[in-house]
Amino acid sequence: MTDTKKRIIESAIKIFNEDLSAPLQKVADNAAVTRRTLHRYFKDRSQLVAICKQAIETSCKKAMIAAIKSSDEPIIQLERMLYAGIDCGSKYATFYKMHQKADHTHTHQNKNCADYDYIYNQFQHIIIKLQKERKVSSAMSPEWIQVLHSGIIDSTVNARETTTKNFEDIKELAWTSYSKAIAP
Amino acid sequence: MTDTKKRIIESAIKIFNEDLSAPLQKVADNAAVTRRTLHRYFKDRSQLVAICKQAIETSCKKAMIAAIKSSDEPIIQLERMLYAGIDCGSKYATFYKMHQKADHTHTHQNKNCADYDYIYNQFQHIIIKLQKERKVSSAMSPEWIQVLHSGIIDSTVNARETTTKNFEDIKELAWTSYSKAIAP
DNA sequence: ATCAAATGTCACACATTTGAGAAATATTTA
DNA sequence: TAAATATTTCTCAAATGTGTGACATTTGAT
Repeated sequence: MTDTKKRIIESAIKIFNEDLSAPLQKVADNAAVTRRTLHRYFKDRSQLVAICKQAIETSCKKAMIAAIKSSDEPIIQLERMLYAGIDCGSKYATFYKMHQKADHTHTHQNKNCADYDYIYNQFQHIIIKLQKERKVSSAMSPEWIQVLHSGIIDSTVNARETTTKNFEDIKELAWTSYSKAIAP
Repeated sequence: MTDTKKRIIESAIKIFNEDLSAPLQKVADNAAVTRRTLHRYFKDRSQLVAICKQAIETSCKKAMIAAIKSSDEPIIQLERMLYAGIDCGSKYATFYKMHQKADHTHTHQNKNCADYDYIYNQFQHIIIKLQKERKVSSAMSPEWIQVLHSGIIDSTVNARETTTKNFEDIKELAWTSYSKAIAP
């Protein structure tokens, strides 16, 4: 994939994240190309949107699965899943919403949905294991912990843009807060 | 203010929140009026957007200030500020972002910014008091706790739309998680 | 220096969105 | 019921956004 194409996709993800109906001119500007160039790479708007979604799916999925597979220790897996989400940045929020939204018809036939389901089955599994080990509060349902997980990721990503702090420190704070929040 | 006007503003807030460049037809549909009617109440798109922002400012501000004034006990104030944010729903996220975003020129001359500053000075004050009383961890800066605060509100609002649980229970879970996260 | 590929410029047709006038219809209020 | 007010319907012109062809310019490799 050419550099320009990648840049356009990254710009489109950024712009569409904030404003799905934004004119393509905005995407082109952000990628520092002409609208004409954008149209050389992408047949039309809907194709660009579809490719963005796919790019988000792929990169988030990859990061999350790597986090899960990086350890056998559930608490480490959970911590790394948090960091992986944070590293995905605003993509993670979109990824998560894409499958949660009411209008989205979530079906296991769809490869993307199947992968998403795999990741969140793993997540719930990890939480249940931790609850059995008394390392996570049993008063909180895995569903709620999942909501909290994505909420913490979201705020951490936002904090990156607003605060001046070292980003690694913020990630650590995020984990500290999160692990305390769900502790028994 | 007429009922129709209010309804249009509420619809616009909802639609623009997800998609700032959405056609006005969508807003009209959501408010169950014609586009023609919408245009009778609002000169043009930019005016509608401006009025939405003002409506968000006003309602969030009101709720947050009421929460602050509802008690002298810092921990109660904090809890009520969390609930107030949750009750504002998606408006709160917009309110918060409006003043945090990089492109926004935050100035104390602007009445909205001044009020926002007032609220967050109060918030920081509350946190500092709680830290002195050893009820909140001193390892976490008030800035981070603010980030976390808005993150928890965000996830709780999202949870309302996705989960089937009783909303009051979710609010309680939110407070439990939040207070544990920032505890010493 | 030359060539090919990538990108930009300009012009165009077409689609969608926007904002508003005029008259018909519905709703509220006296 | 009658008048006043609000809303809808239909219409249209202007503005904006979209996608593409033809050709000029830039860039980078050889």
